[in-house]
Amino acid sequence: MPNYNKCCLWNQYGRDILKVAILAVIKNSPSHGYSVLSDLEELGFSVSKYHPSIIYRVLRNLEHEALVESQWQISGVGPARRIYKITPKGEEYLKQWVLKSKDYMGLIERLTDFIQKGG
Amino acid sequence: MPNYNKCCLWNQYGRDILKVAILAVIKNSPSHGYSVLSDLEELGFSVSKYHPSIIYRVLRNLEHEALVESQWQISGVGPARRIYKITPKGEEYLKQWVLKSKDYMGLIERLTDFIQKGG
DNA sequence: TGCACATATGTACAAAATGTACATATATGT
DNA sequence: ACATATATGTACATTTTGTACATATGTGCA
Repeated sequence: MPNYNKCCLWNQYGRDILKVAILAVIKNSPSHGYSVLSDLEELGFSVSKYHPSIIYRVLRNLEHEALVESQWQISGVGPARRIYKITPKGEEYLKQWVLKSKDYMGLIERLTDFIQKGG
Repeated sequence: MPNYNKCCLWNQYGRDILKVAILAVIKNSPSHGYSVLSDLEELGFSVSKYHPSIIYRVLRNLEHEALVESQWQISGVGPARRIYKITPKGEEYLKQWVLKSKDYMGLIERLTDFIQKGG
């Protein structure tokens, strides 16, 4: 029996685009969760139809992975906000993702071609 | 409180490429699980490093969704094979996916642009 | 002053998807 | 008889995702 890889067949194939989009928005300018929502919408992600709590879970995951870091902003109008900014590790993650996305798009194109014209 | 969508924020964004690739391979010619593996490899998916049982789970899911249907092939060399072929519903699913993938690639391009040039 | 509403951030638990190890059976070559 | 390639699964643990609910502040207005 060959020694198989133990995990993550799916993770190779672009399941992380939402995570990346959030990280990109935070890179562009440090933001809090609620404002990330509208920035995503502008980027073309239909997130405003969903409950905002989804975003906070992604943000906590990103922080857990040390791709972003946060601090409370007490001052200002409205309730306190948690402001996220990207870390060097986060910047590197984005850079690598851009490279991988080129391969990924190639794969999608080959697949759509195969579907339409066959092998 | 606005009435939020209740699910599937992630499902909008290309998590299903492996499923689609398997379906495409079966559309191209009715196949059994083990041969789907090598066809996927040819298409550019590195699946041979993984345990084949993963594929059988996807195949059962596809059949559960009525995108494919199967029957045992007793004759021939080696152990019995379960041969899958695509259903009309499966064909329609592929057609819709090809359309969606165009939008999806546009989104990826806009995102990579945004990462590299900012907003 | 008290009530609705927009802003802002979460927790808790259920359900589904995925990871991982293991189980089974047939044909061929040595 | 035994190893190897072919072929198809099951069982259970872990992780991710779905879904409902909880909490707090400031603004406008009746």
